Amino acid sequence: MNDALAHAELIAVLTAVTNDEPRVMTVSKGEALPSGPFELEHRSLQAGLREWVNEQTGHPLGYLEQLYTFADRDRSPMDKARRTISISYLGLVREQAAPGAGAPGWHGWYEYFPWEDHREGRPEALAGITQALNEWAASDPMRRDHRQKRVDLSLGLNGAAWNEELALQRYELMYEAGLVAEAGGDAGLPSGRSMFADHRRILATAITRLRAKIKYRPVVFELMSESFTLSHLQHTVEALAGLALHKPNFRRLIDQQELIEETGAMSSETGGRPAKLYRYRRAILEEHALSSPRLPLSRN
Amino acid sequence: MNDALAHAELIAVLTAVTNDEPRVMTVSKGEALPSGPFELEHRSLQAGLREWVNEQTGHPLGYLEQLYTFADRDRSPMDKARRTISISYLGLVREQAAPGAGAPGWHGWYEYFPWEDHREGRPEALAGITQALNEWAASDPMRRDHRQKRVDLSLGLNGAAWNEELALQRYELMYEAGLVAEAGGDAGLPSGRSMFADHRRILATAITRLRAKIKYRPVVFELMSESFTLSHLQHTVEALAGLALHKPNFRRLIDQQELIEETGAMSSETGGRPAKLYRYRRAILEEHALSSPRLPLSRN
DNA sequence: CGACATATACTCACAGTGAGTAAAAGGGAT
DNA sequence: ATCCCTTTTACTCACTGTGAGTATATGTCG
Repeated sequence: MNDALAHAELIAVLTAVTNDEPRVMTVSKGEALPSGPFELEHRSLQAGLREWVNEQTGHPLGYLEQLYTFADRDRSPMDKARRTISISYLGLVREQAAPGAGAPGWHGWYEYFPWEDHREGRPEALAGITQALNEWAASDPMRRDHRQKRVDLSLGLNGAAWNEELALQRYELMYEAGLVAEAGGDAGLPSGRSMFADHRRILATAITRLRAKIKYRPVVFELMSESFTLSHLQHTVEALAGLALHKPNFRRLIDQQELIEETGAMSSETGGRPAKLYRYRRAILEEHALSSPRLPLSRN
Repeated sequence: MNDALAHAELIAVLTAVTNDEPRVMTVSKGEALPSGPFELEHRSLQAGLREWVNEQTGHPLGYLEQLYTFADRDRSPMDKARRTISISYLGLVREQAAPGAGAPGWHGWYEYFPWEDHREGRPEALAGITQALNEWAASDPMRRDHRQKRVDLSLGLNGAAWNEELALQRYELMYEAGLVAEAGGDAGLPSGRSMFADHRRILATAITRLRAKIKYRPVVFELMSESFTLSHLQHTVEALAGLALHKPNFRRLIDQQELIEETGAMSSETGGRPAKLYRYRRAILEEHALSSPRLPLSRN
C-alpha cells in the first residue's frame, strides 16, 4: 500500500471588528494568513491552533470553528513524495483586544475584497468587474447563457438582488475569469489586494461562513466588548455583512430574541441622545432553541 | 522544528433512502464506516474519496460534502511517532442505485440511533434515556441546573420542543453521561447499536448536517430517482428528519419554490388516486437565490 | 356499485416582517 | 435660557408567509 505520509498545516483566519471595520490578522505585511505546522505534542487540531496562535500573536482567542481541509496536488508541486494537508479555521477576536487602526498585522477585509462592501450602496469597484465578467460570459458562445446566469446571480444583476453570502462564489467566478492576480491577469481592475497562494480564497470562505452564521447564531457577541450600545452592535453586524440595516427592525429583532439585557449604565459617545448599554446574555443558549428554518410539521 | 508527519485517512458517510428508511453504508457487518488512506496519486481529497468509493463499492457517488477533520491524540494511542488525521465526508447516493432492503453493507440510521425517529411520535427508546439523563443531571449537585437545561433542550422536555437537528448534541450528551457502549457503560438501555472507534459520532455529525441542510438547499433530490411523486418526496424528507410533516403545507412549500415540474406521467403505486410524477428542475439553482434567513435590510 | 384510500385543491386566522413616522433626550451655538 | 441638531427610543400599519384544517377528485378492491 502506498502509505500516504503528509505534512499537516494549520491556517487561521482571525477576525476582529474595530472602528466598524472588519479586519483579519495577517503576516508578511498583509500578504498571507498566519499558519503553522500541526505538531505531535498537540492534543487535537483545535488545541494545536489555539496554542500556536497564543504563542505567535498573544491574542486570546474566543470562538473557533473549523472551515475546510484541502490537499490539492497543485499546492505543493515541488515535493512529490510528500503532500501538505491544510486545515483552515475561523477565529473571532474581541474588539478590546484588537489593536488600533494602523497596527501592523491587521488588515481590513475590504482591502482584499473592495466589491464586497455595500454599506454605502453599490461600490464603484463593481462597475469594472461587472463589465469584465459580462465580456467573459459573452466570450464563449457555447456556455454563454449559463455563464451569464452565474454572473447575474453572483453580482445581483438583471433582477437578482445582491446576496452578501455569495462572497466565495464571486471570488471563484473572478478567479475562473482570470480577473484576480492569483489567476494570472489583473487587467487594471480594482480587483483588490492579492495574497500568497490560495489564502485569499480561504479568507473568502471565512467571510461567507461568518456572513451566513450571524443570521442564525449569536456569534457577533464574540466580537463585541463586554458592554455595548445597540447602534454599536448594529454597526458591527453591518461591517461583517457589508450591508446597511434598517434600524428599528434590527432593534426589534434583537430584543424579541432576548439575546441581551441592559447593564444599567449609559453611553454618551456620539453627540446625540445617550444610549443604553447592554450586555450579552450567555444563558440564552440554554433557555430556548434559536430559530432556524423550519419544516412544515404535523402535530400528531 | 518537530515536523508533523501524519497519516491521512478518509472516512465516508454514504447515505441513501430506500423504502422510506434512511440508510448508511457500512463495513464489518455494520460495525464501521468505510474508510481508506489518502494516497499520493490523488489529485485532491475529494477526488481521492470518489475514486476510492468507486473501487470499493461500485456505487456512483453524486453529492459529496466535507464534514469534519480531526486528529485527536486519543484516537491513535499506540503510535506516538505518527498521528492519524481523519477527514470525513458526507455522500448522497441515489435510490435506484441502492440495494434492496436486506442487502449487506447498508444499515438503517435508526438502528444506531433508535431515539432519533419521531415519525410515529416519541419513540419508546426515549423513556429510559430520559430517565437516565435526568439522574445523571441530578447526580452532580454543583452543575445540576446547567446539566438539566442541556438535557431538557436536547430531548425536548419541560416546554422545549423536540429539535431534530440536535442529533449530534444528543449523542454527545449520552456519551458524556456514559450511556453509550463507546463510553464504557450501557446499563441495559435501548442506546442503539454501537460502532468502531468514533464512527457513530461521525454518523451523528452527518445526520445533523443533513437534517439542517435539507431545509435551505435542495439536497433531497440527490437521493431521489429521476421521477417521483410528491408523497414519495415527502416521505424521503420525513425519513431524514425523523419527523412527520403536514401534507398540504409540504406541497405548498415545494411548489412555491418552483423546484420541480410535472413529467406528464402518473404513478398508480399505492392503491389510491394515482399521483402525478415530477422531476427536479436543476436549472432552478441558476434562476433565483434560495431563501435563507434574512437580515432586516435598509433600502438605501 | 359502494366503501375505501390516496391525491389534490382551497380557506382562514394569525404572527412575523418590511417600511415608515413620531417622540424623547442629550450637546452645542447663539 | 432657547433653539437647533443629532441620535436613541417608541409606536403604527399594511402585507405576506405560515400553521392548521376542510373539501373534492380519482383511482382500486370487495
